[in-house]
Amino acid sequence: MMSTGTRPTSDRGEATRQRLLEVAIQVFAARGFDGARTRDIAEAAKTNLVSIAYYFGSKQGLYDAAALLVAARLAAHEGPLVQQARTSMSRPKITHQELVEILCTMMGNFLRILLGHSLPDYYGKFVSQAAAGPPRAFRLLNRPLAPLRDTLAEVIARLTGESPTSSYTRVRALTIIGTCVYFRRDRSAVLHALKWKQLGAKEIKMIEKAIRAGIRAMFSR
Amino acid sequence: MMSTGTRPTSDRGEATRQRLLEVAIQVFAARGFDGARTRDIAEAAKTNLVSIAYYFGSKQGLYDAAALLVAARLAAHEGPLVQQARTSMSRPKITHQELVEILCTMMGNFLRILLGHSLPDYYGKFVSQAAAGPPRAFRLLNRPLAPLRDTLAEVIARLTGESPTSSYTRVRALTIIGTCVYFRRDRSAVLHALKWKQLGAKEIKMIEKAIRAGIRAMFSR
DNA sequence: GTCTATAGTCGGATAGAC
DNA sequence: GTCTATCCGACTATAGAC
Repeated sequence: MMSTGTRPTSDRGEATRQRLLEVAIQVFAARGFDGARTRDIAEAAKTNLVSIAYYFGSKQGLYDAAALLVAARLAAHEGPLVQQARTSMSRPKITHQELVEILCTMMGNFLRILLGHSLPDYYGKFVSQAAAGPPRAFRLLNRPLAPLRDTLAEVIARLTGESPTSSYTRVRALTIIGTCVYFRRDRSAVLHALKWKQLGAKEIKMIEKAIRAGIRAMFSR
Repeated sequence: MMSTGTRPTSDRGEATRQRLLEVAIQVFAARGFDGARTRDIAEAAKTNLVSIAYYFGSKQGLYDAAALLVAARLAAHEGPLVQQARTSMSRPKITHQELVEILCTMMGNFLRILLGHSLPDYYGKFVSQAAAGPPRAFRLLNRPLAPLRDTLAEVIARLTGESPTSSYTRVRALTIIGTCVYFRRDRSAVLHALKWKQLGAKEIKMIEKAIRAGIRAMFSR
């Protein structure tokens, strides 16, 4: 009562908006843009069909808002990890071996974000769906990866003595990122190939071990 | 004329069927199952809407047939590459370093199949779309990868002395495959990150160089 | 701000002529 | 075997009551 502010949006309306967004992420993740039905989204969000048009203008508007939210949350998870690595590597008098360990730690953390339960399972699906579709949303969702890529390239550059902006340095960075991303994207193929039932803590540990071994082999001297 | 055989299908019918399949692969690749319109497929195949139902029963039937065809063609491309590696590694008195080179060659060839122009561009898209959707078609499309995975695991096992069926050996194999697959799947992200306009021969060479360097570092002693 | 009812569109499947 | 015409269900978006 007494909502005398300039903001017309009530708390209840905002709550509905949030519920729609959360459900939309899940439904778009599961079925893609075309496969998703606004009726299902509205129903699962315990609201009615029209509120989607009301709050987001259209189905496309809802999708864009959902993609923005996913990108923001991914960035929020990767930020600290990248920050930690940058802090570590800016220490004076750092040894070659310590740099290698910084790299291992950063990618280990990244892998655990990708495969663990710190983010709901459907975030990965959402990104995969976006990657399969038109480049539009994909660009948006890939932005959070840029700081990780850049930091990775900088560490590699310091390890190899090459420029952090050289193509080869950046390709090597992508090589490492690609391995991590693959285990998330093709999770079901991985499970099938290894006859695993799930990617639990034990399985993630083993994947991390393999990736760390690869990084150490490449850069230790 | 004089088609007295038991097969009722005329050559012209067979040609229509083939055109539908080829177009279907492209349209499903570009828009996914739900996004693809049977009207568009029929039109692009220069036939009419009903022929889809006539030849494949339904839209789903057409999709399944297309997925089978894609899987078969992928297998046809990977077969020789795997066969070559198996022949090489079965030579008596093979050195450690030679095994490493067999591994490098096999994955280099695999990468060129993935990124080069031996297969049309939309095959990769088709697989990505299948990977994003329900597991059904994806299983089918991943079958061609099994011989590559197994062979890779065998070579690694001989290099490390571990069992070719141990989980860790297979995870290491997936690590290498994952890197190659990533550059195909996230091609647009890769191009963007490297400010490349395309994946031409020069760019593929550089990616191959990075992957070979990784393999050599991991297994050379 | 929220809802019901409905308009308008589209796409897959089918009947039946040739 | 191939095609035209059409049906029917499903979906998004909008109009307008409360």
